[in-house]
Amino acid sequence: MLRALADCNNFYASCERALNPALEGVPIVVLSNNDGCVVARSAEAKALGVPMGAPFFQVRRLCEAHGVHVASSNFALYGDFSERVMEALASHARDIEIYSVDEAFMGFPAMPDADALALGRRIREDVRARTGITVSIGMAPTQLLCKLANELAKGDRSAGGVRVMPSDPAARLEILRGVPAGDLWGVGPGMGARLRAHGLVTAADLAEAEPGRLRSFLGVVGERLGLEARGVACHVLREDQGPRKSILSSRSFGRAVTDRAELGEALAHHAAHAAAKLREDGLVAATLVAFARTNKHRPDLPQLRPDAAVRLDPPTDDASRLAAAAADALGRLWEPGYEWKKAGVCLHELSPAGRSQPSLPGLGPEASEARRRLMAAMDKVNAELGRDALRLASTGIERAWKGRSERRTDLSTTDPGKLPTAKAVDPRVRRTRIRFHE
DNA sequence: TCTGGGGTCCTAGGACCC
DNA sequence: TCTGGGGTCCTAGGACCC
Repeated sequence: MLRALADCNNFYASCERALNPALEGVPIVVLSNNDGCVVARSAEAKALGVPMGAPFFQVRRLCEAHGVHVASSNFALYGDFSERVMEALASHARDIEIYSVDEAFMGFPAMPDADALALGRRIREDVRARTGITVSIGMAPTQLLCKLANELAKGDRSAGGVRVMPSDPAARLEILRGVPAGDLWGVGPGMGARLRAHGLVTAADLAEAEPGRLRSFLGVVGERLGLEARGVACHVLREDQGPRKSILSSRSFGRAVTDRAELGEALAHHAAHAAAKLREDGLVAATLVAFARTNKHRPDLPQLRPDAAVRLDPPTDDASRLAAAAADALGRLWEPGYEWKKAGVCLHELSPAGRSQPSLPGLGPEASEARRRLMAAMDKVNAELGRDALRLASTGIERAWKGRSERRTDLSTTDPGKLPTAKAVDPRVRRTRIRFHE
């Protein structure tokens, strides 16, 4: 089987530009939540030396000096473009696994290298024609090698955006000799250090190592890494991602929070937000974990990272119950005298919401049904008027703890009327949950 | 002054069982 | 003095991804 990885170039920046053609040729930077860090850069911004992940305040002057267009991230917009790209890719592939908002693995029957290259180029041109987004494509027998081929395609202008790993193992090994093992997909700082300690420096060293030896000091993760590097596929292309296993809602505060009531409002907000995600996916949660964090960038201040878990019996998707659980957790994690910088709620032990849910504690069947209808009404109002248009009072009125997002594109997709809608007709695309990260 | 958010998978260790 | 062994399940935490 031949595999391919299609990866959108500078995805968030490309979306901003696709929506606003005046940005053609202009360097673009997209910021994370709270306008905190650089999470995407156009080619022009990269050329100016704006580093990925840099705190914005460190590169603000550089951006101002060169007329860089700076945008707050707009995930509704990127999700919309993502669906169009995935739809275009799916029309070419027998199997597709949407890996992230801007990447998908595809599966094809085995074919000669030259045919693979031609196929990759056709797909790339088609995606560009249909969406205005440019993708790079790497093709190989395993996903690890696809990832590598994709990076090589991005780094080589003469490749035309598509790179095929030779099907001849000896030729592949030659390429792997020029790649540091630490650069491979799945090798982070920890694993990289252990590989070096065992004398495995290049990707070729990894591919040639005995799988049993890799297993002895890197576990099954390392063993699979070595096999994938030598062309043995360990990763199955998974079309359907299955139900998710946890839901997290968290955010840094716009400023330090020292007030118990304010921290409580934030936790209630995250509980309600996570509850909305549960209902969107038709799930209920059996455990809620609330947490708070002090500012890790301020070692001069006292540090604390408390969390507290609450059992939900029966499991629920009700915003009020989850907010009450978060309030319960707050009572156990609260410590006075700290400056809180971030808080959130994580839901675990998710299961499908049954058609006949049990009555809520302390409520009869009729009252429980009324609560369910209330949640449905809340979801409907917020779908039409924007998130948080209707919300729990416990999430606060002033909400002074909220962060900022001042550079949002004018064509905000929080107003659904302003954005054209993508019509995903391929059921494989519609079934897939888009994970937002680039 | 200002430093992201949301996931998955694996491992180690303890509790418990027979 | 000697005082099993093997299995499962659960949880916390680490590593890694984008």
